[in-house]
Parts: sequence; structure tokens; C-alpha cells
Amino acid sequence: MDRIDAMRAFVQVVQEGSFTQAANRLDTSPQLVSKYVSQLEQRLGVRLLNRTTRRVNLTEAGEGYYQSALQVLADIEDMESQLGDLQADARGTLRISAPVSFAIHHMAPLLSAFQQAHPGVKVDLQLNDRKVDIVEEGFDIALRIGHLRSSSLIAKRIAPVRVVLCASPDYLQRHGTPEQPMDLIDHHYLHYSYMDPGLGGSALKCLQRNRQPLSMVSNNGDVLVAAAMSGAGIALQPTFIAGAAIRKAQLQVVLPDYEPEPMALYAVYAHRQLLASKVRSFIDFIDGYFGDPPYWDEF
Amino acid sequence: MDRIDAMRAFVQVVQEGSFTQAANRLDTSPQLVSKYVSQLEQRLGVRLLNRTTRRVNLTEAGEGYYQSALQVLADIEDMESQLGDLQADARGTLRISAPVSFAIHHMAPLLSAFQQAHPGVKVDLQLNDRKVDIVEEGFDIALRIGHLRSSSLIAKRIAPVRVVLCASPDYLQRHGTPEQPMDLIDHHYLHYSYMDPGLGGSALKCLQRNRQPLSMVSNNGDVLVAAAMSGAGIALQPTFIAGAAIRKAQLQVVLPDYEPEPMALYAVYAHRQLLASKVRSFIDFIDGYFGDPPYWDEF
DNA sequence: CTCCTCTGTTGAGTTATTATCAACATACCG
DNA sequence: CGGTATGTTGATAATAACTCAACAGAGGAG
Repeated sequence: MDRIDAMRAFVQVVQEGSFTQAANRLDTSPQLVSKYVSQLEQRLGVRLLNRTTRRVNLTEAGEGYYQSALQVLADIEDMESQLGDLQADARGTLRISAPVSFAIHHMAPLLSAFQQAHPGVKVDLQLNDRKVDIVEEGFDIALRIGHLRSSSLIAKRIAPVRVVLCASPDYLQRHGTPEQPMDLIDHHYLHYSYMDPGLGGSALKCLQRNRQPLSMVSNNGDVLVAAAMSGAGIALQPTFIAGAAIRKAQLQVVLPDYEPEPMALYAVYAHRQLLASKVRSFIDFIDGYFGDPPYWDEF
Repeated sequence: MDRIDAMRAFVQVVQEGSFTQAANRLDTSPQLVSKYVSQLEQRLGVRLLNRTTRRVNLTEAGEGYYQSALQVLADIEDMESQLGDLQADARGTLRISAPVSFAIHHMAPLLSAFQQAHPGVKVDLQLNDRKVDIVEEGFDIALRIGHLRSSSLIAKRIAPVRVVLCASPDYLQRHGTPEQPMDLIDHHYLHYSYMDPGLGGSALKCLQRNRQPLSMVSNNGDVLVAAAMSGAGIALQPTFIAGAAIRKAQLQVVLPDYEPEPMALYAVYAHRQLLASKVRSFIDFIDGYFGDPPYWDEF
């Protein structure tokens, strides 16, 4: 017996003044209503209703219980409908973690459009290049770049992330344009701290054996791309950072034939079922938003 | 699944931060707690908890639900403990219906003693010689005199009610003391309106064939007994009214060998099970209170 | 890094509970 | 004084509950 249903049955009987009518209202049988009330009384150890075959009267205990039960049922109703609304309308705050550079370049228009489509959702965007613990830190979604290792989390592939070697035209003019991976060994390498060491490609291997003492390290791709644009060396960076400069010929792709396997941008979230609709909406929204290939790859 | 138990399980998990500990607290198995929460989520259509094997975190929906659920559970707790107290301490208002004359003569000390024993119980004593509808009019107990016809009500026999013919000594001196029932025909009969016509006894039969035009009728026994004491005639009245006067020799029993079958005083109430303890207490209290034979019969 | 333990979850099988049907008892109504 | 409507009660079939065992992940220790 569900005690809430039993309470509801009792309240309905009081309001209708009859077991049978209460049963009709609740779409069940009078027998059930009778049993529900009986069991409720049994459980509480008090008689709630004095029943004649013709009329139903509240006992003193029943009177008190009725008042409280009304309140409790209304509270439960509120509670559940609140959740329902939250579910239906996509409301609440959506906490997103995203890679710093990617977010800076490409999240603003997306978020703006998303919020226009779902005015009830507030977005809390945290920029972070380390791997956040999505449940521990209370994120609904984390955007991540890389090859995802399996885990209990769900990862939805949002867009490919091409990584290219690039340098400014004047740098290449001064130091020569590499024709073979081996040629990179003597170049200035602008090194990204978090670069996945497992990332394949013979070009990268050569870069890692780089002999130049003047190479630069940063944990921020924008800095490295900016450095490359001002002729500091060759950077291995995703196209979502370097793409614009390449299109404007401020940077030039080096060794395009040796481009590493593309990685991808993933939206990572905790569960596949019973997803809050704010999360579901965002996933649906970002999926395909950047195009395929993404607009930043058009150069 | 009982939704209240499910809510309790969920709340406990939130408070303990662990399914296993919550299960211990609730004296059940972790599997059950897990299922309860799952089914709650299923039912609500929202994920309430993000669970790692090591830690449990509330979702936004879960946060809201937790707050509301706490409130609801507290309300239910209150509600039930209120009933429990009512049950344990015998509190509330006890509505009693009683026969007018009986109550006037014998209820005052009883009620006073009862209230001393159960200070939480207020008594609402309604005097009424008609047969009240106990459930319709909201009485907890009705005291009634007579032979009870069967019904859905419970009737507990409290005391025998002897009915005697009596008259004042001076009346008998003036009109003669009847020796046989037939002698009553020519006497002044003080007639009680509600006297059960089915009441046996040859004496009564003779009274009903009474030929005296001066006989008197009332629906109140006290009036009739008072009339008899002042020599107005012979009254057929219960000993709980006439007993005191008989003991003081202000009245004299007539035809004691033809006394009708004794009736009884019954306490009538609606149910045998799940009786409010104020009712139970009163029944226990009044049972045997008047003695056997009752004190008013000692003359 | 690897093993080990702890935790939450899942699936199968047994046990209890539930819902439904029919029958019954009782109060009101003409 | 039947007839109808109402609440209740038992018996049976269906359903859900609970328990046991096994599994999968996540931390922590060595």
C-alpha cells in the first residue's frame, strides 16, 4: 500500500462523503478505497471515519488527520509539479565547464543563441583546461578535447578538432619552410603544456626532439598562436584557435600532409537516462551547431 | 513501493552521503535503498542524485526535492505523532449522550472522577431521552436504557436497571395497598411517556388498562417520582430515580413480587476495534463504577 | 602501477502484497 | 416490507517486494 495513495483516498472520501464516489473520482474500485482507509486506520491505530452504509462521518482523530493530510498532499503536489515544470520548460542553472581558448573563441554566440531559445536557463560557464570532476564539482556538462577514455560518464562527440602546425609567413621566410618532419628539429617550437603526449603523428615526434633552446612553453594556446603570428616559431595548435589567422594568411600551415589524427570536442555529462531537460536541451543545441566540418576549419 | 518510505530513503541518503549508511540507519539493505531512489527518480522523471561509487551529489532537481521532502516528512511525522499522543494519553473531547434523569442523579460524581483520572479529556454531556443517532450526531458514546436491539453498534452492559412500582405511604394509606396486579386498575397511575411498551410483567399490563382519569403523564421520571412522593399515585420508575426516596421511606414499593424483568443501562458506541482511547478509557471507567448491584438499589 | 576493498547496481528466484471478483450485510426509500 | 445502493469481507490470480549473489567502478595502499 502506498501511504500517499491511501491518504489521497481518505481525503477524497471525506470530500465526497462516500466511498463509492471517491472511488469514481480516483478511478479505482470502492473495495480498494475501503481497504486503503482500513489499512491507514490500522497503521495509525485510530479510527478515522465512522461509516454507516449511507453516510460517512469523521471522528475527532479523522478531523485532525484530514486537515494535516490535505496540507501534506498539497505540498507533495507542489513539489512534484515544480519538478515537472523544471523538466518540461528546461529551467534552472546549467553549469558548464569548457576549455579556456575554445570557449573564448566559440562559445559566446552559441550561449547567446541557446539562452534565447531557452530563456529559463541560466548558464554558469567555468573555463578550465584541467579535467574537472564533473559530479564532484557539480557540473552538468563539461566540454573536453581529446580522445576520451572510457568511464561511467557519457561523452557525446560535438565536433572534430584538427590540430595543425603553423607559423607566420615571415618566420618561414627567415627560417625556411620545413618539407619533411625531420626538418622541424631545428625550428623554434611553441609548446603547449597540456598537449596530449600520446597524440600520434611523426611531425610531433620530431618536435619533441626539438633542439632549439629558444622554444616557448605555455598552457594557453592563444598566447602561442599570437607568438607564432609575431614570428616566434612554429606552433601545434587546434584550428579553432589558429583558423582565423590562417584564413587571413597571418599564419601558414606547415607540413599539411603530416597533420596528426584529428581529435574531437566532446560534451561530457553524467547520465544518459533521466537527464534534466536543461542538459538535454543544451546537448541537442550544441550538437551540429559548429557545422561539419566546423566553420573554423574553412581556410 | 511506498512513496513515503522512498522519500525517507532519499532524504537519508542525502543526509548520510551514502546509500550503505542510509540503509543501516533505516535498517534495510543498500539494494533496497538504491531501488527506492531509482524508482523515485523514475516516477518523477528526474535524476535526483549523481552517484559515484564513492560519493553522492545532489542534482539541482534533487536539491529542491530534498528541501521539500524534508518538510513533507516532518509534517507527516507531526501528524502521526499527534494521533499517537491522542491515542496514548486519552485526549480530546468526549461527546456523551445520556438519559436525562439518570444523568442528573448519577453522572456527576462519575464524570468528576473520570476527569480527574484523565485530565486531557473534555466531556460534552448531552442529556436526551430520545434515541440519538450516534454517528450522525457525532457522539462517541450514548448511554441508553432498555433491551438493545441488534445493530452495527456495540452495546456494553453497564448496570442493571430495576423498575419498581412505588407510591407514598400516605397515598397507600388513603387508597389501599394493592395486593394483586388487578388491584392496580383502580389506582392513579403516573405514566412515563417513553416506557417501553414491550416491557413484560403482569403488573404493567394492568396499569395500562388503568381506568382512572386522574392519572398523570410525563416524559420525565423525576417529575413522576416527585408526584408519587407527594401522594399523587403509583409510579413505575427505575430504582436509580426512586431508590433514594424508598430508602428514606418516602416511597414504598408496591407489589415487589411482580417486579418486571430488569432492564439494563448500556454504553453504546460505534466500533469495537480502533477505538479512540478516550472512548476506551471511559468505557473501562464506567464499567463496574456503580457496583453490582448498583448502590441505588440498596434499600 | 597494480591489487584490494568498498560502494552502488543489477538480475534471478522466492515470498508477500495487491487488485479484482463475487458474495454478503446493512441502511435508507418508497 | 422488499428493493436498491453502499460499505465490507474472503478467495484467487497477478503483481510487486525483498533477498541473495554477482558485477562494475572508484579510491587507496603498498
